[in-house]
Amino acid sequence: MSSVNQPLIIDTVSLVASYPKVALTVDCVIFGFEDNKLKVLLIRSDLAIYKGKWSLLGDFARESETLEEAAYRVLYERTGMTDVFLDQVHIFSAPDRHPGGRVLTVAYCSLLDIRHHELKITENELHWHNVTDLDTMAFDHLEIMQTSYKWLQKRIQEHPLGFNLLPEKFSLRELQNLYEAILNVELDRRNFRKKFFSMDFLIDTGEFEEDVKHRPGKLYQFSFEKYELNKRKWVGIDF
Amino acid sequence: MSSVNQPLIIDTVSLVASYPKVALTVDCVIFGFEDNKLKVLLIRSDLAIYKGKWSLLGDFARESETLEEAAYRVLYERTGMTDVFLDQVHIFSAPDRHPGGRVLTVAYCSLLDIRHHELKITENELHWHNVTDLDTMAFDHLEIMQTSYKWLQKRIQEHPLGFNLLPEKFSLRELQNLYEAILNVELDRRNFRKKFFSMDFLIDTGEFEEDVKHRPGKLYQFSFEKYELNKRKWVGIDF
DNA sequence: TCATAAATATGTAATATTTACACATTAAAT
DNA sequence: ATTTAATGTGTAAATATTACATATTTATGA
Repeated sequence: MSSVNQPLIIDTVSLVASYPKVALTVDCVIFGFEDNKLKVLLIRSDLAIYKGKWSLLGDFARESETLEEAAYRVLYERTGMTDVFLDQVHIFSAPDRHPGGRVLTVAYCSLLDIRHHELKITENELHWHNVTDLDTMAFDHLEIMQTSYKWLQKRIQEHPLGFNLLPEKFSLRELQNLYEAILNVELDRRNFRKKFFSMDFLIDTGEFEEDVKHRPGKLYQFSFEKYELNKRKWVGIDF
Repeated sequence: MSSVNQPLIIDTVSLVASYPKVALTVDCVIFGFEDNKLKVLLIRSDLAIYKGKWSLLGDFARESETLEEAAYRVLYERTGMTDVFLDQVHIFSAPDRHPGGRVLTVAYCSLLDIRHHELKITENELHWHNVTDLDTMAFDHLEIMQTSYKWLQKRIQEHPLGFNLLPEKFSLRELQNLYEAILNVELDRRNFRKKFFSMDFLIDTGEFEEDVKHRPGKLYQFSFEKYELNKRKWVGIDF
């Protein structure tokens, strides 16, 4: 085993200057839930080549911010929201994905409560679309959206994300509707309740639904503290 | 609801030219398995500032390749391997993560069979390290490695990745050692077997281990075809 | 006011899965 | 041939999941 070592690099600034550089954006896949449907927040593309097509909310990443900060910034600029759920999903790097040249984009997934957070701005027809109705979008945004949707489907089975889509206080029926809509399945009401109660992170608020056509259901809150105490830790090999 | 639309952008090339650009690298977290330990392939950093520290295998992304292609390229250049497992894990974007200026990096996780693939090159002391022995590395590579390790721990419980770390034909004891080492747990031999047989994607080769100190175990192969037929499809909410 | 409708709320038996545990079998080493 | 140290398999108990039925509550409208 021989090893020919080269001299160590001292001038790291020159080294980095020698790297090719690329344009980088973040795109936010902002999900909401309304009328028992999973929604995604979109605007009309402002590129002539994609005239009329829908686009995710994005922007290029600035010099001094992390990508997460950039994603939060986009979210804030478009919705006025801070303190919302945000998670990195994937980076998309096909060389031809942007008509203006090479632009990579990092997809961030965000979940928010449509009811609680009204859109401050309505530029470019910013509004909510049914996730399942979309079949064409600007750039590779359909692929990004679908990748994010699959990510969400998997993720809500394993982590308590879904609550970000609901008001602070919600009924179990609302929670079940959420799961059924996102996973595209029908679930047994009784077993669904049993499952969530057994996970033991729901707090009974003592309050009830209002303005509902029939018997109001109890309202619950998600307790992150109880979740942290009780969350499953064990190994479960299964695929 | 008012909407003031701006004129559509026609010159996309100028648009992209106006974006700030960043240096972007890929870093490969290449895992192997030997002596019942999870290993990661590292080299000595070639930066003076990180003299003596261990570094992941990385390179900047070239103009015309996708990041995945860049990661495969790094892998090939360092190990001579093609046709190996590779998955994107995360992008790291802290502004100060590189001493030479802003450099983002995308982590790719790769799994390969150490025995079957000898390292072609041994520059910069390229070799395998115990994952659990590392407590300091160049750049933010320790964080990247640990994020990738956690990713792997979760992933091998849900997907048949682990086989990439083993020879084509392996005994169930080897497979169990792999899971125990990666997940850092002890598993019951009988239940482990039952579980893997019930998933029904292992093919009995009829062959047996050789050069083993005691009674040789049967050798099995992983069948991707059988896996695709039998893999779980159902919904399982649990967190 | 009372009957009806439509939802909430809860319990239980059957089934499937996971866990804990013990003994027989095989081949290498001496 | 005997010992040793593995492999290989079975089974009962506990747990979790599934399928399914009935009682309760409130809004509504006759």
